[in-house]
Amino acid sequence: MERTGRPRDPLIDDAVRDATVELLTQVGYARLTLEEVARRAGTTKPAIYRRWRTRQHLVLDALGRRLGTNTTRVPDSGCVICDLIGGITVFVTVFRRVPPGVLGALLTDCTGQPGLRTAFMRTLFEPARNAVGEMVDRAKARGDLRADLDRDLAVDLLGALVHYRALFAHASTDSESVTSAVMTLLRGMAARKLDHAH
Amino acid sequence: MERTGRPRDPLIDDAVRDATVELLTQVGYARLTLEEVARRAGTTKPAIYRRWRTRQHLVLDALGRRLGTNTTRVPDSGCVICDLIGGITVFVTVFRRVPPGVLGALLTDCTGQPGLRTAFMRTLFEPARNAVGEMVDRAKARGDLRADLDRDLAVDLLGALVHYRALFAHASTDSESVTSAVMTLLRGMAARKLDHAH
Amino acid sequence: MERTGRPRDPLIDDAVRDATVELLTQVGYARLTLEEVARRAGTTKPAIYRRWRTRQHLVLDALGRRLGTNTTRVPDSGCVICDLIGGITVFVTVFRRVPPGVLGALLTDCTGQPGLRTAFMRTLFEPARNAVGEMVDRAKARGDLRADLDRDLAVDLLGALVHYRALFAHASTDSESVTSAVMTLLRGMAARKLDHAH
Amino acid sequence: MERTGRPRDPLIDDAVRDATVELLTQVGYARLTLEEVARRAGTTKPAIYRRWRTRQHLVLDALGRRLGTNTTRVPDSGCVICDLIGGITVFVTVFRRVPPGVLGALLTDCTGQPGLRTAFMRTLFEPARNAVGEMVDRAKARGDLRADLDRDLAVDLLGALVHYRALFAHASTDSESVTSAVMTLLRGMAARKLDHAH
DNA sequence: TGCTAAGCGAGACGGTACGTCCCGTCTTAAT
DNA sequence: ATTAAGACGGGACGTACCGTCTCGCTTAGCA
Repeated sequence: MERTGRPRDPLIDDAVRDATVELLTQVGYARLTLEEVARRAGTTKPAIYRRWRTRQHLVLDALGRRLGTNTTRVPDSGCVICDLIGGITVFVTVFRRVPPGVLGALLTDCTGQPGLRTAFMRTLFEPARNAVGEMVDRAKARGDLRADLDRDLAVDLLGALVHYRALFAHASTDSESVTSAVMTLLRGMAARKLDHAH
Repeated sequence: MERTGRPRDPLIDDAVRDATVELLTQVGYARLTLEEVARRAGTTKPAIYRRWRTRQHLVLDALGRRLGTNTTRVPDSGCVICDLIGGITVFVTVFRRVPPGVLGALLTDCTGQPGLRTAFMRTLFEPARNAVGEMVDRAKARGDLRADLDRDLAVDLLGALVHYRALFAHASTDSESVTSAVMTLLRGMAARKLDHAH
Repeated sequence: MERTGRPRDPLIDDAVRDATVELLTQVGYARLTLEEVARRAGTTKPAIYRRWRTRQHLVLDALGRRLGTNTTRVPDSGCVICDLIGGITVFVTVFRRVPPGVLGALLTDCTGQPGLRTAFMRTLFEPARNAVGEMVDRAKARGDLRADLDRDLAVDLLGALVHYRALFAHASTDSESVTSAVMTLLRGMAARKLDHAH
Repeated sequence: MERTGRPRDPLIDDAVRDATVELLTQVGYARLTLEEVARRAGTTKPAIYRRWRTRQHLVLDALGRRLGTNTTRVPDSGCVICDLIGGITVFVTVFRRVPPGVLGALLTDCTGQPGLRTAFMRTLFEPARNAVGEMVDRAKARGDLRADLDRDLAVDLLGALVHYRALFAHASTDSESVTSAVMTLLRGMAARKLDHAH
């Protein structure tokens, strides 16, 4: 389909995305105003609204570009412990690349807008999970992880821990802490075989 | 310290807190305006600002009252599986009692305000963790959980899962899912004994 | 100069001016609030501030419109006494058309704002004076008034009296009082020729 | 009648009056806040309200003290021109002693409060008029002014001119201007005898 | 001399209105 | 036809100040 009329200036797209990320890191999501984004990008608000329907769409797009579209993968080390640590690292990397606190606020702002929520999940949630899921599959195939282990649950246990600690910052996500968590997840928390007959 | 000047009208305190919770459930955190809170509470903005320094302080206080100050406890069932499920339930309850999305947004808004962040942790984060932590201690004392299990890590693994699923809503936090997670945490994910010599 | 951007809604201009005059007559200048003006005009404060820099500018403009931009004139009756009474009437009319007390308060509020003061003079002060000044010129040309009479002084003597009595309301500005003043001004107060050698 | 209870601190009365006059000269009547008066006087608002019912009462009292309660008099020079100039000077002095613009604003604020208005007149309006009135009486007795000259009108013509020029500042009230006005008032404005048969 | 109560000082309150930031949209001129 | 840009109408903000209420203290007059 052909487009008519004046073509959109592609430089504005980038300038706005850059200004958005810059502002996010400087003042955070809550104090991000399109007025200031437009100012820093050297353009105006209508030009932004023409490209992104809402502030949420803009931030999501800007962050998505920053995270990169190149498929994330967990390197296959052959060692399940190393693989799991690698999996956690994938999650940690997401938080390293996104200004602190933005994820939670953005997610909240997506409440009630299904399309936006889907986009959020596809951009900031699923890529890392898919990479870790594949890693789990490989480890199961190798016989390193239980055959009856639920793939999604495994991914959740790893991802949740990172998310939780990154969000509340009550505990570290560094290598040592992460290794400790991995060992516990592998060995289990139980002291002996247990039944649950209730 | 002396108390002087006209005393604050305690009815306003309650009316504002109630109006805040009501608005949070109706329009969410992002669209909560102090103007509307004041209107519904039958008072004015200055009266609110006199009591709570910021919107965040107000919301935190209102939610804290709603969660109750009565100490949360995990009932001691004697069965470690039941106890762990009970522990998870404590976390789930927090989310059930707080309007959806508020926790994340509020936490984000606390960024950069140490005092506020501390208050947030004390009100909405630590009570549930302490209750679960005590449960873990009991199970360890009974010999149901590994003696070398790190208490905070155990609490994290339970709490993180709930938080993660409640936030992203990609998986359930119902009884069945929770039991499955508990069993995996107890038994561990590994198919056999593993070494990590890297 | 180019005109760009969304044009101002002229209906708002009129609605605000009308609401201003209405409020002035009902509650006076001191209790005039832009909040109430906006409410009655069915608009908001920013829309008002966009049009008038301050409350003073608004009131001045609203009154100016009400007084009319049509040039005031003193009818040429051929009789100097009638002309002078007509001149005084012009001054009286200004006070009749402006809510009581507004002139003084507005003038006071213009203190220290040269631009505003100038606008005040141009709108509420000079038109009547010019009209009376022309009348004085005509009477002098006819030989009814002294050839050496200072035009501005003559205007002052008439205008001051009206202003003084309107403001303090200690004496009337009705036809009889005014005639009496005119006769005194024409004849002079002295009982006989006087010298001043001090 | 005897008073019981703790006596009022007389130092506060003076401190508040002084602070009021100070503020009036610095920021004018419109920006005079009791909050700031109290601050500068080293006291509090209730202490002020206990002494003066309203801001107007306070300002009026403070100005009244400043003008002095000593009866104003126009010196009897024997020369009617000098006397009239002296009369005008009495009016001018009032404005010299009162911060500019305060008179008009205060008068406006007295609208609708009969008691306050009366106090205003007694304090700031009548003393000067009485002094000039006496001067007119003397000049009439001497045969310097017309026997049929209305005393109040004569006072008005002098007072109005000063008030008018002081308020609008469009003309001077210095000695030369004043002499010119006095000569015109004495001689009259008419070029010849005039009849008014309309 | 000690007691009582009226009135005082001071501080904080409940509330009105302020002037401003920012939102999301509309209009014009240019491409 | 569609863009870039400027200004608009309007919602909500956080604050200055108003006039008042409450408290604890001071002081005069009575016991």
